[in-house]
Amino acid sequence: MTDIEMRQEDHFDHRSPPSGPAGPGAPRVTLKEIAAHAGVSRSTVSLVMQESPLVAETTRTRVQASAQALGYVYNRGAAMLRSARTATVGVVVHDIANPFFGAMVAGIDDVLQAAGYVPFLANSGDSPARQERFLTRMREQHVDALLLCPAEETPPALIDTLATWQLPCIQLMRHLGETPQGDYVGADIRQGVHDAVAHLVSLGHRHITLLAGDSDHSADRERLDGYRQAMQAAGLEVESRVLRGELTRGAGLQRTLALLDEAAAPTALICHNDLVALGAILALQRRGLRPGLDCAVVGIDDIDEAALTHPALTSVATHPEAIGRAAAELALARIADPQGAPARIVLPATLEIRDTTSTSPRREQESS
Amino acid sequence: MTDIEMRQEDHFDHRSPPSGPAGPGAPRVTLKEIAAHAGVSRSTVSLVMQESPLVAETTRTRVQASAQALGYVYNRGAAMLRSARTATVGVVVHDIANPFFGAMVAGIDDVLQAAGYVPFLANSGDSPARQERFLTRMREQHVDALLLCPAEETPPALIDTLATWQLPCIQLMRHLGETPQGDYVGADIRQGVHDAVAHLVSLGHRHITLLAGDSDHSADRERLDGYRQAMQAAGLEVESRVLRGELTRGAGLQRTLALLDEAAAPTALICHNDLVALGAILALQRRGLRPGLDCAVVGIDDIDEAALTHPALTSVATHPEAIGRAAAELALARIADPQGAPARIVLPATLEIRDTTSTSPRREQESS
DNA sequence: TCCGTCATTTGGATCGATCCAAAACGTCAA
DNA sequence: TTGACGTTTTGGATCGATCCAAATGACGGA
Repeated sequence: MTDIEMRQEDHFDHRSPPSGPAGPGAPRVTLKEIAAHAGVSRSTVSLVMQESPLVAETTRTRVQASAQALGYVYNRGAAMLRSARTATVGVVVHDIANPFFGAMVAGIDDVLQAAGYVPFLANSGDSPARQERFLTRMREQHVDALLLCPAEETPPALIDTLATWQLPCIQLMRHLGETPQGDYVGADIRQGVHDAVAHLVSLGHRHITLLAGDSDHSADRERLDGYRQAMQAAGLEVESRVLRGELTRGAGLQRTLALLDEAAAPTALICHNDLVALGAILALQRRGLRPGLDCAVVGIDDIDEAALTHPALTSVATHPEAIGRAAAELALARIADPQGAPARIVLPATLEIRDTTSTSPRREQESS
Repeated sequence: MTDIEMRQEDHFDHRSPPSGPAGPGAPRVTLKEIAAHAGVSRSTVSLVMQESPLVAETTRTRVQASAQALGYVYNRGAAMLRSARTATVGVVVHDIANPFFGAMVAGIDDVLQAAGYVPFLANSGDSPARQERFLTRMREQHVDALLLCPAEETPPALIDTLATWQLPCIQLMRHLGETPQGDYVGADIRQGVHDAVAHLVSLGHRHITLLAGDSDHSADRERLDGYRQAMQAAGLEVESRVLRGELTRGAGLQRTLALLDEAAAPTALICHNDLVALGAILALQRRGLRPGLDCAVVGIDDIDEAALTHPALTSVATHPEAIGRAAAELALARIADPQGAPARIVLPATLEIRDTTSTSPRREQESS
């Protein structure tokens, strides 16, 4: 369905300048030159470049040969000026260094490349100002669609702004406003956290603390809802506890250290993401406690490292690559049909049980 | 020196459509409309957009007000068609999920943003084919310069190809060919590894294994050279040992496990990067060995996690952010003066000693 | 032979910002 | 008053690919 827009000269070779002229002041090769060389009109060459089915096979190969021979370089600027499409999709995430997003971007890349689109990646570093600059630039570049994992504190009106820009936007993992406005792809984290709590409760845990993010966006609320709901269902609401803070490994470490110093330390931790969970594990180890034995830890995302670390981390798997793929496919669909009804894709989040939730809590064991 | 190219409308607000028309079929606002609205010519408006010093202050503010009022969007395609510069720099790295590159990209972003340039980021995933696609696309986009951390197995002729493309290219961390051709920014890893070996030797280690990458690029050779040189200087050449393999945490884990099963296990490991080192630490822990006591471990890069992990990882600090900044600055200089002599910037790499090399090797202790 | 049909091909016209040479406007000294 | 000079402003011409309506060519049936 999606038309392939790869061009022949995408496959360049590494021989020195082609047969054509390519000196220091070489005039740029244009469609006109190719047309002359191949004995056709500019229009036909243009059609060949667009992989249009209108041109005859023999003409196509002849034109492609000429383009190759002259060392032609497609001029996106000129194309962009005339046509609405650019075969480019903007991707803005808030923390590219988090392996979760690395995997997600890989999934996005795969789908887009296969469809002849190219991702234009940017890292907002969770700064709304940076994010704005990138979005503006992407609009100037006429990207066909936007995949956005919004920075914290992004004003909810951003989605409306993008709508007036007529720029299709797919929100990933986080969404602005109470319910997702417009297209959204994410994981069912509420359910995942719910399952995690239920699992901990079934092991006998009662004091379960949630290490949440320090700002109030949708991804944070989902975790909180799942947590509260499950604690309530287990009749443990009064013992529930939420700690807010930064979402890095270092912050997770510090927060957990502080937590362990308190009188009523929890027997189990559910962490906003795996980075925080890995920080928590480090904190436990520094205090001479054994994760999974002295205190259970559950992460969220199930990044590769979760299964590798020692002890292996129980985590709610959010399947970043699948989310990236789904989002990219949705973007392509939205480009094809901008007026279609907004989609909200929520992939299941499954609890991967490993060593950090292997046994019942100590206190329970002692009392039994 | 470098002319600032930021435009006024970079700072948009989130109010609904500006006073101008912005319905579903809104005609795009162009310089012509702004000119009419402000009572000047297209040319003048163009000059304002370019922040040219030629226009009078009063005219400038009037034009900017009109642009704002009409909801103008700069059209990079049209600009690109006419002018040689695009205020865009391509950045291609081979593993964006590695925190080292996350930090490096942050440094690049800072410098470029400050100069009014925008990074166009791409992740080759160490695949030369992907890398080629991105480079081609960036040429089509007329990026002003390229910051390239080449994928493994990249044909060395690529640099010549880029030269014939007349595209300034700065190589980062890795370079193609024996000695860097063209501009290069990296860290003095040879010296860093040398220092690491010397440090281990001073602690009494004799069996020091290097966990290297599985392909033969410059960054790999530097490590090898530093290692060989230092081992030789210590008279330990016959005991030196190099193991090649993939450069991920998981691969580091597996390789170390295999290594520990062998008869003549080393007392110290030097790892190609921190990810491999962290994998090695996990392997030791799985075998019930204590990193730093039963076997020393040294990483390279000094990513944030190195200091946090338990036990804290000794690492050769390569200062990714500083490297990113230096490279971006060099790129700006190269854009300003394309004919300048190629620069080769090598920043010092310093050994950060932590817990994983805290004590003398066991065997030595036993024998003493 | 002529005409309709289908598959290809083709010349402008066009997109919107930039470049350039030249014009307009002051200002001031001769 | 004139002219020289410095500062601002301006009207085409232009970049190179795409769009569109119309032309061309080939073929088969009447």
